[in-house]
Parts: sequence; structure tokens; C-alpha cells
Amino acid sequence: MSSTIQKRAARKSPAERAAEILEAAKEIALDQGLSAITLRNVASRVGVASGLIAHYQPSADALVAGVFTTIVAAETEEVSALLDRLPTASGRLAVLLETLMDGSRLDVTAIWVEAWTLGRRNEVLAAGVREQMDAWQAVVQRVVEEGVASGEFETAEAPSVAWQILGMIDGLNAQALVRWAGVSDRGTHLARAVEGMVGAERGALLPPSER
Amino acid sequence: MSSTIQKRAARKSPAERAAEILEAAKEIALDQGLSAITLRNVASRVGVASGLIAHYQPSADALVAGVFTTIVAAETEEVSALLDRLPTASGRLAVLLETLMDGSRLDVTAIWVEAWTLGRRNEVLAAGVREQMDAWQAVVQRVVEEGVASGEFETAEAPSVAWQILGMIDGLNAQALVRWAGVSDRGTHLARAVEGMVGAERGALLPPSER
DNA sequence: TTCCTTATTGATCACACGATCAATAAGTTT
DNA sequence: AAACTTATTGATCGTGTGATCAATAAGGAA
Repeated sequence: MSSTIQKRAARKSPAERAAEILEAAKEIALDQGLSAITLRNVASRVGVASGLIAHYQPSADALVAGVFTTIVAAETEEVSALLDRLPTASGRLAVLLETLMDGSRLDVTAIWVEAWTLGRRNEVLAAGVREQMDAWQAVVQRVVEEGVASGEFETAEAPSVAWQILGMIDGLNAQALVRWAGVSDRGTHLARAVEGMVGAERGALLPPSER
Repeated sequence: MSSTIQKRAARKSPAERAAEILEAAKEIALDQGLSAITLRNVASRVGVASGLIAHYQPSADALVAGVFTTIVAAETEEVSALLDRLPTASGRLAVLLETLMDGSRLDVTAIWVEAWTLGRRNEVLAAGVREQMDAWQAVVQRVVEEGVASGEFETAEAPSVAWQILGMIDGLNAQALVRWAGVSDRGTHLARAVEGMVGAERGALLPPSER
């Protein structure tokens, strides 16, 4: 008989199983969207009965919120760490823009967009969304403030400017989700716009490849 | 007996009933989201059997797409008409930014955001989304080109710049959907950023109220 | 070994969805 | 007045959802 048929899933430690579930849910979210995270869907991916997913999560909504937070927080930390290695605020902001606009993170953008809508009916998720937006804003604000301190930038409202930069990035990425054609030089135009907002010199935020 | 109990809905002309259904679906979409548009939900709002909704629409997806298009196209035409009354490109662009950023259209923004996600699984809707995005882009591009022609703006890439402006507006509005606090002078910062992109004079795009 | 905790199962409940369609009745045409 | 068209109903089917829970069995503790 086939050896691949497994009657009952191996018993694992709660920590291990919980991690396994979160990982499976993440994968589902990234390629089918947050709304594809259902108890049965996740269970089948893990190779386990649906009841077990419920046993590890207070509710399906909570699982969705957890997945969102995990995915998005990882990205924030990754980019933040990348910036820390750069010497100047201009360089950091330029890399920030370039990194977030290079199209390699569209799956995460899709998660963001869906979360904005789902948050309307999932309070736990809504709280997570606000928290992660704040985290992003803090990263950007810090860069802007460092630039002001060093004289590279000039603005009296770093917090607002940081929100605006994020909003612009989100909007352009969301747009890219649906429409690619016809938009050339996304990075260049955005860089120019942001230079205007933070009061940087012209060209200071262009990616190295275009400078 | 009560006279408000109506056993059977009055028979109406197809055109009238269709309009009634679309109107009800629009109302549902605007205050509960596109995903709240279900046959039963719309039927109950119209005061009619659910089968009748299906009788007037090829599918539920088509109804959702129709509602999206109706709502969004109306906004585009409304704003476009508003711009036509203004003499200068700078004035038009300033009013465009001010109008779309004043927070009075957040319900429509929510529709946009949800449509971006729903379009993943509703092909008819996805087509409508692309179509309406193009319509908006055409409006903005025209303003930019007029500004270039009159010497108010200076850019060689009006199409791309138009996309960018739209993306920024969408992103900032989507952000406002979730987070209001902490962001002051949204309009002012955006105006400055757009001035940089289209090559307008500093302050040319500030709303009259702040100039 | 025996006992006990608990990870895991799988069936089940109530609900909501889109779709379908025979039956009904309202209004129009003949 | 009779015949006909079709708007409208309401029940029904199949599917999918989250939640719940008694039953099972695996593995550590005694």
C-alpha cells in the first residue's frame, strides 16, 4: 500500500504546531489573499483536521490578524535594518523609496490593501493595521528627522511628512497591483515629489542607479 | 389589518425595477462595502424576492461591477465638470487636489480600495476598475498637458505624472480611511509634492483658502 | 506498566451564499 | 372576455463558512 497516506497527523508540541499553522496561513495569504484564510483551508494545507486550527486560535479573525501582523512586521524590520547600514539620511530615504517601489513586494501590498477593507469587519485586524502603520511611520519619521538634524532636509513637520510619504508609496503600489502599463519612471517621479516635501536638494533622493 | 404589509411587490417596468435595484445596491455598497452586495441583501432592501435580483442580473459579480462603475464614474464626471469651469490649469489642478483630499469622499475611497482586492476574484469588476482608473488618468493628464501648453507646468511626461498624482491621492485617502490622527496639512504637503512633479511654481497649487 | 494529560479527529450545527426554476399573477394584446 | 407575455415569488440545491464537542490516541509522568 502507499506509504504517503497518513491516517493521523503526528502529535507535535503546541509551539511547533502553532508555528506550522501560522506559516501555512502566511503562505495562503500571500498567494490567495487574507480572505482565503479559512479554518478548512489552513487545515488542509497543514494536513490536519479543521478542528485543530480552531483549537490553536481563539477565532478565525484572530488568525487573519496574526498573519497580517507577522507578514507586515517582518517587512518593516527588514527594510529598517537595511536602512541602518547607510550613513546619510538622503541615502536612507532614497533606498527606502527604491526598495518599496521596486515591485518585489507587491504580494505584501496586496495584503495591506485587503487589510484596509477587512479591518472594517475584523476589529482585531483593524488594531493590527493601525499598529503596523504606526510602526512604518516611525521608521520614516526617524529618517526625516535625521535628515533635518544633519541639514540634508528642511521641514518643520517630520511626522506629517512621514505619513505623506507612506501614503504616496502605498497608493502607487496599490495602483501597480492593478495597472502596470503606461507608468514609466515611477521611482524618479516619486523621488522628485518627496524631495519637494522634505526640502532636499534636487536629485538627492534619486536611486544610485539613476543618479 | 395593517396596511403596510404588502404581500406581493407591485409589478414595475423592467427599466424602473432595474434602476431601483441598482440604487439599492449602491446604497448598500456605500455604507457596508461592495462585499455586502448579496442577492438577498439587495432584495430585502428593495422589498422583493431574492430571485428577482437574479432575474435582472446575469450574476452577482456583475451587479457588484455595475455598482462600482456607477458610483465611481459619477464621481469622475462630477469632478471633471467642476474643473471645466476654471480658467487656468493651475487652478484646475489645485481644485482637483483640494476636492479629492477634503475627506468628503471617503465612502468612495473605500469602494476603490475594496474593488482593488475584489477584482482579484471578479473579472468583470477588474475590467471596470481598469476602465475607471483610465478615465481618471485621462482627466488628470489633460489638466497637466494644458498646464504645459500654457507654460504653467513643465514636464515631458504628462501621462506618467498623471498616474503618479492619482496614486498619491489614492494612497493618502486610503490611509485616511484607517487613520486620521497625526496628519495635519495633508493638502499643503501634497500640493508641494505635486508642484515638484509637474514643475509648477511654488505655491501655485495651494488651495485658495491657504494661498 | 499504568495513569493522565491533551493533541487530534471528524462529525455536526446554524448560517449565508449564488443559482435555479416551476408556479403564480399582473398587465397587455387580441 | 380570453389569451398571452412576463414580472415576481418562494422553495430548493449545492457549497462554503466558523464554531463546537465528544471521542480517540499519543506520549510523558507516576
